[in-house]
Amino acid sequence: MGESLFAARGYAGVGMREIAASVGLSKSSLFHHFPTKLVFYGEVLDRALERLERALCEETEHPGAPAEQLDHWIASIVGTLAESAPVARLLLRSMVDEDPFPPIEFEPEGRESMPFERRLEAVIDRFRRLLEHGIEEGVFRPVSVGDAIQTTIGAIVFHFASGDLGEALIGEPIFSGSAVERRRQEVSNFIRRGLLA
Amino acid sequence: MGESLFAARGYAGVGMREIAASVGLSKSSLFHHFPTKLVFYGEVLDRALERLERALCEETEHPGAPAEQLDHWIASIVGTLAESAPVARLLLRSMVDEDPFPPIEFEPEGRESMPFERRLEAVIDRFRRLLEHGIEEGVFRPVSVGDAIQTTIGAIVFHFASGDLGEALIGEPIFSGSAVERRRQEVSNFIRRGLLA
DNA sequence: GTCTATACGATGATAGAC
DNA sequence: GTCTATCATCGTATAGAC
Repeated sequence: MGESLFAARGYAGVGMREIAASVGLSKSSLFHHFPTKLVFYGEVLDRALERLERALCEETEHPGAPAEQLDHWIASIVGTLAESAPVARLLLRSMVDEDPFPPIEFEPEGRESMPFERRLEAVIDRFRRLLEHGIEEGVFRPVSVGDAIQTTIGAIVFHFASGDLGEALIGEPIFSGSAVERRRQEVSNFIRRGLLA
Repeated sequence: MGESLFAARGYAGVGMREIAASVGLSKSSLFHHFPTKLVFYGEVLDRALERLERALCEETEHPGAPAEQLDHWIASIVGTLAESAPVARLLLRSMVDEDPFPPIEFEPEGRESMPFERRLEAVIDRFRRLLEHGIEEGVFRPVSVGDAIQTTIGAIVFHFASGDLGEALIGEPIFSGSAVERRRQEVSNFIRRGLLA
């Protein structure tokens, strides 16, 4: 709900009217469920990130060598981003935009609503530990971990957020089965080569 | 003019009033110089991309082995993006946003106003030729060229557009001298390893 | 929960004085 | 070229009927 709209035009680019209309509701009805546009946006972001987090948990629970875990991790993210087109754009926006996150609320009830930024940090932290572990074991090069994470995020997320430009570049729809599978392989190769000692 | 504002909040997130005020003008005066907000935005994008294009031309004119050209290319882009903070965000937005480009105008006078998208295509096409040339020579792996370009763009541009998140990840300001130089090296290593046969 | 009606500031854009 | 109105429209948000 609202995902594809926010993904396409950003937070400020979509009005509550349009979002409501897109699901066959009245604007006022939307405000009955969400007190504020910012809160609503935060919930949309959170739901998208939650899917990614869940996929990551399933895939990375069973431990293994860092290089294999890395591959599982990449496959899991690529798979999740490929599942629904708006997610990558939404995620990229949330990382590039200046601020528009709802402030930490007072947890009106015992909601499990982890704020969006904390959720993102958690995902990234798990990846950081994977890299550090691999470097300690000597299987990964002693790269700058922060930079490696940035490179990985950029390489994976940007592609699925690049819309027409990306489609023009690779010569077929980004979300077609063949393009997704090739992307998984290419990214996996690239990052493994970049990291392995 | 308007670069940092658009970079921070996107096309729809900034009003002409605010832009005008930020340069000590009245909104109406802005509309005297630019017929439409979309045209103005296009001009802002174009100027940013023009700087990147110019830097790229200087750096890549003198030919050499593909691997060295690649390094020059990366250094040139990293240097340009590091020069002014808004550029990377602006560029990333232009690639992620849905549409907001001014339509091809009738070239009211003999202006050199290459439309933004064409300029971007030109830059990317030069990179594509570099990769294809390297693959033909056997110095690069036979990667999917489109995917390699996507990976490179994502790795380079996203980092300098990631603001607070990136700063938290690498533990120092993104645009500090040391962070920029390290980034250049890390990206260079990563991509060279990913591409070299 | 959903709606209509309304409030009111901000938006992009225009007209016209200087 | 710059300004001060002014315009219609859209923005978020609220009140209250059903």
